[in-house]
Amino acid sequence: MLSFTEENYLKAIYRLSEGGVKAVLTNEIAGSMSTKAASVTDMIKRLSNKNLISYEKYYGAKITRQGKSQALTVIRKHRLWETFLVEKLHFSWDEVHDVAEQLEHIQSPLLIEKLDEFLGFPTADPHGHPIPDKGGKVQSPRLIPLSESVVNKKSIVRSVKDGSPSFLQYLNKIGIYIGATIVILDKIEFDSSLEVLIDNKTRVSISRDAAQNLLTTE
Amino acid sequence: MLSFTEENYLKAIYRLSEGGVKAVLTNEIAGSMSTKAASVTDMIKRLSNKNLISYEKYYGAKITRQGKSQALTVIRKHRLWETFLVEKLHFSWDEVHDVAEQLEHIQSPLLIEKLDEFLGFPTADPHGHPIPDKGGKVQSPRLIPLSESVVNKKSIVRSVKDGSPSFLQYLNKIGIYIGATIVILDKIEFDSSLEVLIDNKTRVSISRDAAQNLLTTE
DNA sequence: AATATTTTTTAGATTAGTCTAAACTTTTAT
DNA sequence: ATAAAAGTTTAGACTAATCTAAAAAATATT
Repeated sequence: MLSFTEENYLKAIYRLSEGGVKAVLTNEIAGSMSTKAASVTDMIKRLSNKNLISYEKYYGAKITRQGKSQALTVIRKHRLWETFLVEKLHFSWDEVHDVAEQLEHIQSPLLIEKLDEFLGFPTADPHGHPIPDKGGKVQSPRLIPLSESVVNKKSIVRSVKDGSPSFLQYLNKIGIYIGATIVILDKIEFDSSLEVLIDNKTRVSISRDAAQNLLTTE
Repeated sequence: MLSFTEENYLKAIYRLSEGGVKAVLTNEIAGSMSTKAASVTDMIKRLSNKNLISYEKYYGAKITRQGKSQALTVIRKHRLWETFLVEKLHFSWDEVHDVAEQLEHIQSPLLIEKLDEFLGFPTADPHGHPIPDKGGKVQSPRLIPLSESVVNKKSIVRSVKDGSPSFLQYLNKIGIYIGATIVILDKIEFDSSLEVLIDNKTRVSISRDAAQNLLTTE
């Protein structure tokens, strides 16, 4: 069984390695977790001893099959809890993260099964991120950044790339949410900003940065 | 802010002191928490430095006003979570404790307010124990052990004194639950066991120990 | 290619929480 | 009232997780 901290490191490594594909450097982990490189070195040795990552000095950490499975379990729990917080307790989109960050470490397989059932076996969390199933399988439709869509094509917002509170609050304010329908009315060449229509009602302008952060399907 | 462990000690001390009334000895705490006396001494020094208990060598620990308030917050959280697990996730009565033991340490006042609301502001958990309100006030009706009731009087089960899983499983098996109506048909003098009728339907025999453990109102 | 810079690791210290074993109080029993 | 027993505290050691400062390795620069 993993400690709170071990789970957090594993999750960070999984994220940074883009699903376990590439190796992750010590400083990347330290940066993403607000710790120091020395602490990271200690921890990756521990995780390596438990066969959750493979580690070669000065090279970085690569997650193993076992490590990946553990990381996905934590991510599954995080996303189920976020769904619960938003759908049942009516948290707003940008309030859930810190609480889910704690809840994800509760150890009880039964609890997660029952929660999953209570929520109706959701496949995506309120940010649109897919929820891995019990076996760790992630179902992921092809997501297209809004910035890569074309004028007059209908897109449905499925997810955000960077879910920082400030971005989520901004989306809230202009009326964009997961599931919203967006049509690009015009592309402004000057600054790559977009004029869009939300849900066939509201017309707003969106910066290039924001458009790259909004992931959509057709 | 208290650590996980500090919260657990505080809760144990609150329990053992019967709500903060009497002082609690080192070994009592050690016994109830499955740790060693030396560890307890260390911890009560820490809690004493934080003014959560007052401590005199060889005398024991007495909880302070502040300590009581913190302990009640943890108990409130524990009982709200137990209620959630049973009523919403359909955990059985005897499965909830270990999970609630973890959930009670989640730090988020907003979460607890929203959970409280989601559950409809319950005043007692599934074991019948009262849930302290936000301000730490505990509302407690006078509870009478079934063993002290008389023949032919109707009693309603409100709570159990000792909620050990084996006792709860036993109650489940014979059909007793919080809210059940019980009428004593006969008191057997020989062993102080009781012949009772549950919900005007089932007739069972209950030992003296069990009857002392069942707390009721009229 | 040699040097400077950046990154990573090691060494050593710190804090929370735990333990065992020994020392010290308090209580109980003779 | 004194010795034995029980309970409590101290001393010292251990693990997990963290840090700073220094050493070592890898990368970049001239």
